[in-house]
Amino acid sequence: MKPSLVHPLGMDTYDLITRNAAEVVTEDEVEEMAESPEVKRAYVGYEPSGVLHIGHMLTANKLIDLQEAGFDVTVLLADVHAYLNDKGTFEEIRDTAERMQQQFIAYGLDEDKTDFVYGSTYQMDEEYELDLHAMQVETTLNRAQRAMAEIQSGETAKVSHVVYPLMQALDIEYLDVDLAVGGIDQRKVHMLARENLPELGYDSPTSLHTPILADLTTGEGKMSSSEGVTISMEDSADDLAEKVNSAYCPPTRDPEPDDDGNERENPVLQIFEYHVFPRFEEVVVERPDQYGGNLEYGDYAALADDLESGELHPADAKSALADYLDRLIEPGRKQLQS
RNA sequence: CCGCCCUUAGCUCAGACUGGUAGAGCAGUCGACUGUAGAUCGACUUGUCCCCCGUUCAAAUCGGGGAGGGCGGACCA
Repeated sequence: MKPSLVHPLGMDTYDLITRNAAEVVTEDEVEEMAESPEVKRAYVGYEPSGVLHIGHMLTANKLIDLQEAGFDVTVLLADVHAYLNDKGTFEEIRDTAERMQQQFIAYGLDEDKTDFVYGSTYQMDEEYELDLHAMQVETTLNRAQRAMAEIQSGETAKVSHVVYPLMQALDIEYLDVDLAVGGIDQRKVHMLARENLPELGYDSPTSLHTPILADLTTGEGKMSSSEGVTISMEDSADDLAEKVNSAYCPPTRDPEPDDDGNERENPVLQIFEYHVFPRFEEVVVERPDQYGGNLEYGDYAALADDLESGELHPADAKSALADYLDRLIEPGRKQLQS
């Protein structure tokens, strides 16, 4: 059965590890890790970008959960991957990687408990290169291209684009990772790792996938930093209020598809679920007496139910969301400014 | 190495044959309506027409050269 260790939030280790995860591969493997988390290592790889946005923060929240559960945590600053994805010169990428590391610390990752590793410190080693070639022998072009989440549809793949996911798979072995963490968009990479690493004589890794936040203004697809509106560490309170207010927010958890049949989510609820409630014991929605006065929620489900029933108006939910996002970001924002 | 196609608004593209310094859809911005957003109306904004040279009173448009991208062929010792 599950371990009896109880964490501050009253969850056992397995529940803490898997909370808010979209998927875990496999549950059995994670249950086994939950037995002895203090000797396990988890990692997320990030392509360096100048500003930490709410999507990065979502996986960072999971790293914080894992640290609390007892895991060691590695953050890969994937400078070589960024280079392969045509994000600039090594020098430029190194600069943004440094900034990103600072932003992660400002956001709340414990500097002492987190190993920040630059990909270039080991990905050029002969042993790594030879394993990479072995991986290339094992993998079809088609498979590698499908695993490359970053490649935009319609764009023609470069050789670097198909090498990219193979290196992601190999990183899991070279960073001595037990649990590979990423957004659900990284699923194909992790499945490729599970299938191909054993061919090289390595263990098949366990993976955990977080949900991907929907686009803030449409509720469709995923929120992107390159296009559309995203929330970042560098937003002011006014920015947050403005962005949240313009968000798509029908009074339901399951919005209807749009006229073209595209699925839609409620991004305001998603942010409450994945960012606010994991970090706050209680959420107070301030509301003018005219509309019934303040509301208090101890968990996400209660808030979502009220939005669904009409008890909580989306406009009030939004102003509360902007307020709590500001509380989450403010300490880091100050630290970055100083 | 050879051949064909493409390059015009943030995006997808029309306009080119029949030269007169540019258009549509989507996106975006702003209003109206909703106590949010969306939807729906209404209005508005946007351009080195890939670059250079030439012809012309006048070139996105015609001619020449170049660059970038895509596809195919050939070579297969």
